[in-house]
Amino acid sequence: MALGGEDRQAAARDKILRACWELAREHGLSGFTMRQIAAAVGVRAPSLYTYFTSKHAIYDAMFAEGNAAFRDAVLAVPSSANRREQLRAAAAAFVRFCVADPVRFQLLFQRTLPGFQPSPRSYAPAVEALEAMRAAFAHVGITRPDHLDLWTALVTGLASQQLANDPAGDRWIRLTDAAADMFVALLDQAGAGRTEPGAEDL
Amino acid sequence: MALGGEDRQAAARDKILRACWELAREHGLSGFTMRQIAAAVGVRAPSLYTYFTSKHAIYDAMFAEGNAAFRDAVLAVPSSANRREQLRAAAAAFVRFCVADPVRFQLLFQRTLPGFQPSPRSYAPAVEALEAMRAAFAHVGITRPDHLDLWTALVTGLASQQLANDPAGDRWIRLTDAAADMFVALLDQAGAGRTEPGAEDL
DNA sequence: GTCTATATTTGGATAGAC
DNA sequence: GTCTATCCAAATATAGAC
Repeated sequence: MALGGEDRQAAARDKILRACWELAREHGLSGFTMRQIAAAVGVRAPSLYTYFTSKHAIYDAMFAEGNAAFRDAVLAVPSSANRREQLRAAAAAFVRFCVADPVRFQLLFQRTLPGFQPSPRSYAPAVEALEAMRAAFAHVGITRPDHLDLWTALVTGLASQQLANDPAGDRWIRLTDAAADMFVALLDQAGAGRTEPGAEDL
Repeated sequence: MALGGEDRQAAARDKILRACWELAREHGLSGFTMRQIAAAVGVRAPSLYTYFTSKHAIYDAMFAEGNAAFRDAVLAVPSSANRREQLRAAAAAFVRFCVADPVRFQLLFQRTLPGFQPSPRSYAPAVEALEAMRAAFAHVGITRPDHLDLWTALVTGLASQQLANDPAGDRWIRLTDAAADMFVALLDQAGAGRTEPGAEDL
């Protein structure tokens, strides 16, 4: 194998994936074809099979890439000792991440791609992202799993409604602070400060 | 035209639509074909075009039907003078409606069907449903549009997370009461009772 | 109103030359 | 590794007989 052969492979795979994201944004997550991908990168369709064994494998790689970006976005949220500030920043970052790329949101969080199941390999970044969220929440004293679940429902709901019903506007985006504050109020009421919560009702 | 000709047409259309819902639940919203529909109702594919001009027209009819069911579900929520009880019931009814038919949820609220745009005719029931929600909220003193938007984000988020991440369980379903209570707390804090709210921040 | 037959297009994927 | 050529299957939709 020539020097840099693996790098060339990786670069080609990357070029293909970037073309796929662009095509997906233009034609929908399931609205682009192997021939279109090939045309976008300047080869013929069969050549793609040198780099990906199937179209499913391409979706799988996109899923991994999207989740890695999500994990990075979670890690990039500035950490604050103030719970309200921290959650406002987290909510804003999450909604921004989702709205920035609706197709990515659909692939990562809505799972509406018919028949698609990510491989364990591609699911790993998603686990890392969730762990990062868990750690950030623990940092401001939120440790109950059901609280985290309620949070993810709240912020994915904001993003989903924004994208589905006001894709060009900010009708739900501008509710992120209010949503975070509402959530904080629940915590303050349930937890009575910052003590470790017990088994009381959510 | 023979007596009952229109009834026969309507009955045939209805039979086709019921087959479509069943196929969609089995194979996904975009995972069934005209031939499969035809086989399910006992005719050949071309015969379907007597009742629907295209597959898009079928989706359009499904969209209208789903929204009519949603409107009816909203109207069926028992009315309570107690705000908290009312919202708990509304949240539970909404999530139940969504989880009962994931494909319907996807068609009505997620809008991920590539290229699908409902006709004005089919959109009408959706407007009626939203108006019913607005009226129910007004009944317990909630009149601000942004409050209604936050509510829809909250409950669609619960349904979406439930379907995407725990389709066989109840991990988010069991958070509906807590979500409703959290929302009520926001109202009680923002509105200071039941007086007509002004322009204060959400 | 339903059928057979088929037009037309398109999809993912493979064979084998170079 | 890339290509041409093609397989094979399937899709929506239409034409025209009955």
